[in-house]
Amino acid sequence: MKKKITLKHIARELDVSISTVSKALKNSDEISRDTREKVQAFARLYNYKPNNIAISLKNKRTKNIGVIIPDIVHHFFTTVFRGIEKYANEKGYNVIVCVSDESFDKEVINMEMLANGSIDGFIMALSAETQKRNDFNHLREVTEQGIPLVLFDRVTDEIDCDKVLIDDEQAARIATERLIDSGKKRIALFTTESYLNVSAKREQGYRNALTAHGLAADEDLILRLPYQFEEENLSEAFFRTRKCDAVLCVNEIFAVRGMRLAQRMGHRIPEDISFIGFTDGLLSRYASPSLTSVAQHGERMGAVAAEMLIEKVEREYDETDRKSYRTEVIPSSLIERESTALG
Amino acid sequence: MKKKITLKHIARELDVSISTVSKALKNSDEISRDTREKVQAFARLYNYKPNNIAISLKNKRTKNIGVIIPDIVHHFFTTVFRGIEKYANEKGYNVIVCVSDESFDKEVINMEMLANGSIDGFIMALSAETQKRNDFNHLREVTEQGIPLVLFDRVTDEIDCDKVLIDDEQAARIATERLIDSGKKRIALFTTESYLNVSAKREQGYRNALTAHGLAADEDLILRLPYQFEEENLSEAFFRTRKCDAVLCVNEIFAVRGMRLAQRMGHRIPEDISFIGFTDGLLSRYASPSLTSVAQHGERMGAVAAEMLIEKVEREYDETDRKSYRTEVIPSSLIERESTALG
DNA sequence: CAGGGCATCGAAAACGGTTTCGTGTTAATA
DNA sequence: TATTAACACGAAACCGTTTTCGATGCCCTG
Repeated sequence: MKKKITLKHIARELDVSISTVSKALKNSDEISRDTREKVQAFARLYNYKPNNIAISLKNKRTKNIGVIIPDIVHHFFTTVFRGIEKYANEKGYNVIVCVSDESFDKEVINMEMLANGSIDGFIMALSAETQKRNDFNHLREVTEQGIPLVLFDRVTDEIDCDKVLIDDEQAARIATERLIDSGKKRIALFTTESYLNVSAKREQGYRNALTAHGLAADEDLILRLPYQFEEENLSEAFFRTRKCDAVLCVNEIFAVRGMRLAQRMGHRIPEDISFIGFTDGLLSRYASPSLTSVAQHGERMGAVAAEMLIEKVEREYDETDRKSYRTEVIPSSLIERESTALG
Repeated sequence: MKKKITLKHIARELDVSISTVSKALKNSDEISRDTREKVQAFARLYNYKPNNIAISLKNKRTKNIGVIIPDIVHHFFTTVFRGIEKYANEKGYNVIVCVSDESFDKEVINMEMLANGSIDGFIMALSAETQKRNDFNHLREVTEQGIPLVLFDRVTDEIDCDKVLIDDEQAARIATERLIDSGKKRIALFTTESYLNVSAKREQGYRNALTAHGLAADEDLILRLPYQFEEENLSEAFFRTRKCDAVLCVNEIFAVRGMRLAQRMGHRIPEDISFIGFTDGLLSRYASPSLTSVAQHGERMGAVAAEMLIEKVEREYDETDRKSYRTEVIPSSLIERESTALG
């Protein structure tokens, strides 16, 4: 077992001081050509690599960024994560991921663990519980310590920091308008119980589109499903008791489930009922009929978040007074597929 | 901006030595009751938390584990990751994720970055390119340095280390037998180009099941698709030119695409053609018909991998001679759904 | 030949902890 | 009263770097 070699070993072996070795490896012109070459050759031979931890301690910079997300087995979050990881890696950063599991406590614990020197900054999406409780002291503590923070997707106005989000209102509005334009009049909405910020905004966009086109929102056409819903929650009763000719869903799963149910009841898609979902993932692509859905460009979102964070991390601290926080809005786009394919 | 407080600050403020503060905070009985309480009160007041980096440097233990996977927007890998993260977090470890993107070079670079002190051990699944090149020197270097390594799913025999995998051969065999038992005779296989270890094993299981039941494997019924395949690769020609009554697919996507195509051509599923896929994810659940598929229990796999790794990490190093590497096989199970639902 | 200047290197502090080993004080004991 | 043990604390080494600040030794110049 070849243990890692340190500056001290090299110094001892070559009978020079540690500082000489350090400088020689950095090609400092303070050190003679001979010594530099000797040291570098030795280092190469024994595959010397500086110890990251020691460097972190010295520089007070870890080159790690902490990512806290509510769930990892989740298409949108992993897509964002990919964007983060790619950009961060290019810039020489590593990414530490913690999963809050939609739990406030886990979110807090994870933040505290990482905030004690393990990372240079945070990128996160708030857990459902955190949003419900409206308690953001853990975020405040972190920012007050001067640790940069970027929130994405699930954000809050309570905290001053960089943010990057989807314009959910607009996306839902455009999707709804697309349905209206294709002649649909009774448009239903399948959404979640509404403590989730994003759901609320999507509902708003839906309502705005309706009123803008002189259609009244029919509360009976708005179905609020639990986050992890079971088949029973969405029963045939809905389609039987309420006549609708289109459905906007705040996620993919609601949409494919809805489509399946509607098809079983003999409705044709999109002729009788059109469907549009959110989060353009595998399901949208491979459902039959394939699902028109709002693509949120998560990878872009992640890259932007990482860029904002690293910019803050690397900005010299003397500019600490000029706290200008940005909020970037990533445009979403509607991917049209068979579930709305009308003439 | 309240900067983090250190032992030195406390010591100076309370006019004691740094060592006294350190001991007092650990409740050492070397320190008087009075001093301990005074120090602890002060520390609590100013919310003192020890610096992780400093502790890591001292202990030569980071409490971080490195995970390297080929892709993150991938149901199976994220499921495994969730298992790793959960177990690791329980044990007080954080997880640093790097994505190799199926690239050998990225895999090597990431390993080297992390191996210089950032982590206590690795959990990884090999990139496709690494498997194709059959070059594992980066793994060897790491293990020779005494850094524990656990491989999962995409493993190699070339490296001595802990491994955890699916019995792909058995899973494919059982799935194929399930098809045979239900009366199917001409069973096709949709697989990837076969440098991927897992695909090869699944193919083997498929062949074994056939021969065990006196059926000859018809090479014409084996379709090898590129890893990221486009619609054109799987054309109607397949179903037109080759008669089959069942298809085993090495992943979900091949299966839902196949099902869709077959349905369009008027075949009924499962009556005319049954389908079974691998990787029981969202697609299997929500496809129509829903897809019977081999569940690989990724979360279990991740938990086991993390357990094996942490056990090695925390084992005292004097037992370094007793190198007993284990290979755990996670049983997979067949989740039966509509795509094989015969009487 | 004294002095300055340069080239080359080393000692030491610093980052923030932990831990070993003293050391000084006090009180109990011989 | 001298010895000693317990108690309470501090100094210093150490983990592996980086970096500042000398400190040599040599050559060249006046």
